[in-house]
Amino acid sequence: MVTTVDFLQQLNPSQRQAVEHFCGPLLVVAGAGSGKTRALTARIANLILNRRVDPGNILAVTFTNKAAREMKERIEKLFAEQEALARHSKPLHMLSEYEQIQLRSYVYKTFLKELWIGTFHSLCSRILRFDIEKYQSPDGQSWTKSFSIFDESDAQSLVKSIVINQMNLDDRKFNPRSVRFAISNAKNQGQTPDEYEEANPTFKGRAIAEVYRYYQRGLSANNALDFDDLIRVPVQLFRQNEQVLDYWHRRFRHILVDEYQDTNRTQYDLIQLLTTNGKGNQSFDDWKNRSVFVVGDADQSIYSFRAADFTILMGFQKEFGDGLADEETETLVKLEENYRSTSNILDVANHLIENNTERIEKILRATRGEGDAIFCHRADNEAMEAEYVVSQIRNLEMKNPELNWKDFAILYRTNVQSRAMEEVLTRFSIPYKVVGGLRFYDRREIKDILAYLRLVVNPADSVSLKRIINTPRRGIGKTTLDNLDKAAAELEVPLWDIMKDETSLKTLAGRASKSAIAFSRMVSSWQERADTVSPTEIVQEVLENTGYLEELKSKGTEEDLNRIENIQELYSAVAQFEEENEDATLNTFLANAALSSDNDKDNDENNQVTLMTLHASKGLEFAVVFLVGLEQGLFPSFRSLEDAAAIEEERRLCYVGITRAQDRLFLSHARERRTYGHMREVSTPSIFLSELPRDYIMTTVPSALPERWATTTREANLKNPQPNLNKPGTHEDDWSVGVPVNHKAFGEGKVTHIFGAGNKICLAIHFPGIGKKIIDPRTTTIERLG
DNA sequence: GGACGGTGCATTTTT
DNA sequence: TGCACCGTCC
Repeated sequence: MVTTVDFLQQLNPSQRQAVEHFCGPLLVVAGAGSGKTRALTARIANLILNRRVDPGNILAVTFTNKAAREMKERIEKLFAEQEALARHSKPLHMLSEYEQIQLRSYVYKTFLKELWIGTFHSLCSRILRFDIEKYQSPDGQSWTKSFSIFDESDAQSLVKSIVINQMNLDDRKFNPRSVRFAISNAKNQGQTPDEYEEANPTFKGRAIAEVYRYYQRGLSANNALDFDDLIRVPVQLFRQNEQVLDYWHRRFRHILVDEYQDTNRTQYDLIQLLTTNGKGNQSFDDWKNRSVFVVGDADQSIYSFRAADFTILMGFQKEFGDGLADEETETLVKLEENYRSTSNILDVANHLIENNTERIEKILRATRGEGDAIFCHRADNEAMEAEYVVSQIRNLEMKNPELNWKDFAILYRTNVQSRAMEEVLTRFSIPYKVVGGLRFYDRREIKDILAYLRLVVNPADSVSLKRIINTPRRGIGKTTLDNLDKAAAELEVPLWDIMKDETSLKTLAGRASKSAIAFSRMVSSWQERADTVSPTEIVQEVLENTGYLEELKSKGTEEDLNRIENIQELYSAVAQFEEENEDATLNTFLANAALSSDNDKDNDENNQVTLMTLHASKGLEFAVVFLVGLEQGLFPSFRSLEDAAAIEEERRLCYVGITRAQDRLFLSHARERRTYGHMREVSTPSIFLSELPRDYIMTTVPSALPERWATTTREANLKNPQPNLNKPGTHEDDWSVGVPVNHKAFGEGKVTHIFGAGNKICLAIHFPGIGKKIIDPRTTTIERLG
């Protein structure tokens, strides 16, 4: 293949610097709309085309399937374009359809297929399909290749049964959801049950640690992993088995991570192990033909409640990089040119985010003109707010021929807020879609069918077995199930081990034994043939032989017909999966299903106004954005009001919302809002509104935009550590790298890096024996020793 | 085993 | 307010 550098010439200097960086570590701080996906894809192309890197040596990690898919598509297109020029001296679109298809298929086979591009979870599940049988947990648990992946509801029901049945705890005090949340958090921080208990030596902490122990045993007994373990198990395996780690370390010579601010501790460990082969960052210096390239934006870190930790991004320079100041460093590139929004919108966003203390100094530079003014409206209540929004949408749509319904987005903090908007949109017959809600694979009928398939692949999966043992009804009631379950528990074997034995069934199942045996034989026959027969065939048999479809058809309500449609869609998904993957098995299909959240199959009607939460909007852009419900207690959420760090995260969320807008931005809030039915509360406008530059914003009513809150008001709202601007040692000039310090709890350490500038700084301090901490000198007292 | 009503709960949620 | 879940009753 003759290479051209065409795709490099479309990049700006910073993008180009990032893309052409070859070996060693690089942190790319990529602001909103700065072309980071372009940089990532161009970098992969550059590695392969100009640096002769084997595609099989590249690992690109994303957080969503959508991002992975997008990256693949863009790389395929980029390669096809290069190839078209090289082979035919013509741009791709000038070629005949046949030539284009030929080229794309060549590109797919030669490059795309070899590249590992995917989410942390899908990549880890692939690694585990190779190596999980080499792993043994510290407690001696092990898994086989046919492991099930438990989704959140499987995990929660396991926790629930432990809380109630095994530990006899009050499930109101130990609500399964929050217990599962605590366990998940512990796992993502790399804590074992013992370590969790040590860190939480209360009654509750001890109890949760015990649930955690049972929970891990439960997962193993089901030959199942939850989402957290999917990443944690490879990390532990790499730590306990040098050969396995060495293999993957050699294989992935160039690692790219997207949305690096969203990585959690375990995900970081994984990247760190793969990069350094377990040698540790400090002693690892063999960057020959090897790189770790991470892209992220600390200002868009909005998933800390999911254990994401953006201080990992802030620490990259110290951990992997040269740690030098911005002017001298060779391991940091900032993409600050924004191609998305008008300068008015960017100025407002920049102003807002300046109020955060924990960040890497960065400013979005506009490449577009000033644009329209930003509006702020105060409505009497949520219904009036919705009317304001919808009337603006109608107006703009009517007066601007270039604007379609799909160019509008309404963004809110919480899902319930969609209701008021939907009512008015419906009243005016404006087409809209609400993003979020029930995932395809979370629907009851889909989960039922998948449970059958899971049981076929993984007979130890008792959670799936219990789900479908009597669905559809076959007379195996609670009493029978209890008997079988008790026997299984007594013998410490999976429930299916009892179920598959007809003698046992006859003894234990009593009146239900006849249908239990029929059920057992049916499932056994699928299990026996699963390796030889195609997945679609098994699915077809499940649908027919269980009578599942039959039952829905006979009931025939509208809901049932809908379920039948969904099941048909599932069947198509299996068929499509088979076509697209030559090595398609039931097992790989199930992994794929568990790890995909696609509910965006609404391609029939696309010209619609989009309604979604701010979280869901990350990564998207719209010509016109409405940011609604800007009220103190709603946005920022009342749960964040007393915690400075949480307020900063909400502010980042607001920043994300503002930077979604390309041309026009509308802000709104309501004086009164009905919450949970009756309570009507007079609300204060959001603190974020008070932080915006007034000159940029037109108000529709006099009281729409609040005055900048006095520091005292702000302090009253933030009871926790308060930035104290008059405290000594809060200015960047007070510090320099290498200065020894003393901290009350951590002892003596050395400053290794200074983030930020002026009196808005954070210090990275290394404490021997403890590690690195990022500390804000305004909220924490640190004594300078040198 | 299913229909019914009472009770309690209720951010955000990439996988 | 709206729903998910549970226990009760037939």
